[in-house]
Amino acid sequence: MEYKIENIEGGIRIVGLKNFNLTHIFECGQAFRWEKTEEESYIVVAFGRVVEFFMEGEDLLAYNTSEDDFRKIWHPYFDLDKDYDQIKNDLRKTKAFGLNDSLKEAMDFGYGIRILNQDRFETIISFIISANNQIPRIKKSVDLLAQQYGDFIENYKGKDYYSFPSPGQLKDADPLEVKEVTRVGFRNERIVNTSKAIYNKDFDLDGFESLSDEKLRSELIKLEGVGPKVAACILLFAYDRGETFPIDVWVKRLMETLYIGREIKNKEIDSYADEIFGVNKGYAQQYLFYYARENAIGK
DNA sequence: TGCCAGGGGTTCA
DNA sequence: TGAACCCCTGGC
Repeated sequence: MEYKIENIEGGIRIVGLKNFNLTHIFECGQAFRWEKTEEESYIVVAFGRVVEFFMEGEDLLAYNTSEDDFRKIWHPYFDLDKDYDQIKNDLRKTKAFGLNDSLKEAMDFGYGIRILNQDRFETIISFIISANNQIPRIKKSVDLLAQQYGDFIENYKGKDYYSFPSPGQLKDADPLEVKEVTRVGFRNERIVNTSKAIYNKDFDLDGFESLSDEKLRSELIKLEGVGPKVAACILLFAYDRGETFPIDVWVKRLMETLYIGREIKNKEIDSYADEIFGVNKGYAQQYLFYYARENAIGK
């Protein structure tokens, strides 16, 4: 995507972004290390950086960062190389679009969603924490994990920020301490054991990048605490696998309510999603998930 | 005030 | 296939 960057006091202004909205991006459930500071304004911690973003009309304002960092780190993070007009156009040609207006409404509602390219290890651990959990608590645990085991980044606006720990920083952590400090409960052993497996390259974070979706998925599932749903989220949010369709309770309900009309097993939902959304089903999932949650559809 | 359900699933029988 | 699982907030 073509855009221009202008310097402003304390930061930069990015002009010319399309299909981009901070609220849609951060409140569609894909990331956990952000805090909303005011309307259309978020402090985000990722890749060892702390940045404050604002929307001002169509422009994105970014503080505590530079043009260099934006192009190097935030450009890929926000998936700015991808053409979301194209994705939306392709989705408009799918079978789902002919069935009813749900996908159209969802795409209009969350028009500025982008699927982030997040740090792989952080995504794996964060989604292990997400199992049978609630978003505010997941965010809290991830923050505490960084505070306890990560590196200090900086103090920004009176608050200390820490990077997400590396596999090496977590592999020898005492599970009991992890539990007591970060409030992750029964997920503590999963976090430590998976960190060990990744540190040992039983799961090779970058080395497995070239694997097919299915092969990568089966390697992910071997990790303790990673089942079908968590694996799908990791594929979609950290490995840029847009054909992946994570099915959680919300997606199950919305698929049953909006498309199928009866209760159905997850495996059937997956093949049905394939049929009606095609190769962009991961994007369809994000639009629908955000739409369904914000409007309590199927609840 | 206190009790209880339930949550972006996974694991273990 | 089904129960159990830390923790904690919201509803009664």
